[in-house]
Amino acid sequence: MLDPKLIRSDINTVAAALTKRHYTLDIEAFNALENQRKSLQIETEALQAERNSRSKNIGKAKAAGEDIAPLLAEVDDLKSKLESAEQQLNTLQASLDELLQQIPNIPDADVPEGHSEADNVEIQRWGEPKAFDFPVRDHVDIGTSIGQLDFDVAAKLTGSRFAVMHGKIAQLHRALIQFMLNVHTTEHGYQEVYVPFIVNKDSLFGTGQLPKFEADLFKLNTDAEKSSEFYLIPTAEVPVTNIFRDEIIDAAQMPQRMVCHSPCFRSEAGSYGRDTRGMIRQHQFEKVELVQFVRPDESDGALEQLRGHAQTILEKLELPYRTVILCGGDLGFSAVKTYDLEVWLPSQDTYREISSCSNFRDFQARRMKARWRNPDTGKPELLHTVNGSGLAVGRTLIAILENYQQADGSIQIPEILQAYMNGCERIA
RNA sequence: GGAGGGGUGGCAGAGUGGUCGAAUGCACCGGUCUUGAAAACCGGCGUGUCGCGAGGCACCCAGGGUUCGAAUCCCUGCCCCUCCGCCA
Repeated sequence: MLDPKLIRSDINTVAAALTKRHYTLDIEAFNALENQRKSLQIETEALQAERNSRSKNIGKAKAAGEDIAPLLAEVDDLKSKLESAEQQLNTLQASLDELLQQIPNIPDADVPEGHSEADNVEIQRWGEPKAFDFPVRDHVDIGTSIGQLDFDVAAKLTGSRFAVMHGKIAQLHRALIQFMLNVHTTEHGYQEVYVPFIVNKDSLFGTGQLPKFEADLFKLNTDAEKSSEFYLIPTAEVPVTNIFRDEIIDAAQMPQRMVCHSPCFRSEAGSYGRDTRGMIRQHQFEKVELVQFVRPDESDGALEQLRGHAQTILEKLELPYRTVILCGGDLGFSAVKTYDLEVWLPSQDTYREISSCSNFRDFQARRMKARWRNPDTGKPELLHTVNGSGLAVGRTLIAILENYQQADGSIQIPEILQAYMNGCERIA
């Protein structure tokens, strides 16, 4: 959520900044609601003050043994006036909040102009795609031909967009998770954390998935009598970031860096027909997520640092990749700036997203009321959140299968992973 | 699943209809004293919101209700604790 004060005081600048993501802020609607809010709030609070002081007087009179009947008569019509004012204010506040919650974050100055993925700007490239002297196969062919990847059985068990892995490929998948967690905890200063994979609405609101993106989530059929509604997490970002919802962190505890491995569940409602083959786009996948809670003046630097941490994984695995900065039109709702890391996939002859690293500044923190105590002011202030995948495990697996495929149909294991595979050098 | 007991400021813990945004203790911050520290003493010390300001308003788990007035009474939900049962 953006700062309501900023919108009130400088709505034109905010609206102009949002045009970079092709979002049109309804200035008229906002101002109309805001003006009503202001006068109604002043009126309501005046009535409340009146009620409070009269009630106090009644209390005093009663204590003094006086007759309070005349005082009660005086206060009679105040009550109904106040009730209607409060009700109007509540309704108005609710629509104002709704409007406010729908406004996306303001893109950073670094974010390039553009409408779609095609307008993202490449800023870096690492590694040289291997030249193959045999026909390149995709991960589906590679994995199924050795009987260790199975989409048909997965479809039987559940449905489309799921996978079953067997033997060495399943082990490789697990090895990747261990490897990533180890690197981030021992070399990059992250604290490992384990969290629930089912969250409530408040958590999803905090990170910005709700109310706008409910269609992308799996909602659990919970007891209709209960008011609680549960969802499967679309990313560990949700539970991990919400650890500090409604909390005030001591300055000495900053920055907080957490790494979390979790499954992710996405209904991918808007993507039918895209990447239907293989495990590029699944309803369930594993991810190692990096989350940082930092001082406001440190979030820009933290994003660069975190992106480096994710890149390190690709480099250690010797997978060629490039880094792009998302253009305004491709930027996610809550982010001010996002880098995507894209790994080389030989079968597609292109780079595909394997990590997304974003700075949210105080946008999520405001929704979550996640604060830190600024020692300079002594006051609680919103902190900044930064996160990114480090990395998406399923897609990393695909990248290894494809980039390390051999002419004989086997797959070489990247050197650094061999220790995590009991010394195994090759999958066949 | 059954039976009880609870959710109050950073923590502990009073408060059961009025002058309570909330006693007290601890912690914390500032000061006095001290060569320095500790102790003692003095002062300060929740959050949000509206307002140029004085100040107002809201918040005692959450949402409703009763009342002139609710931390306090009623209803619903959530969460925690204890005991029994079941269980990886």
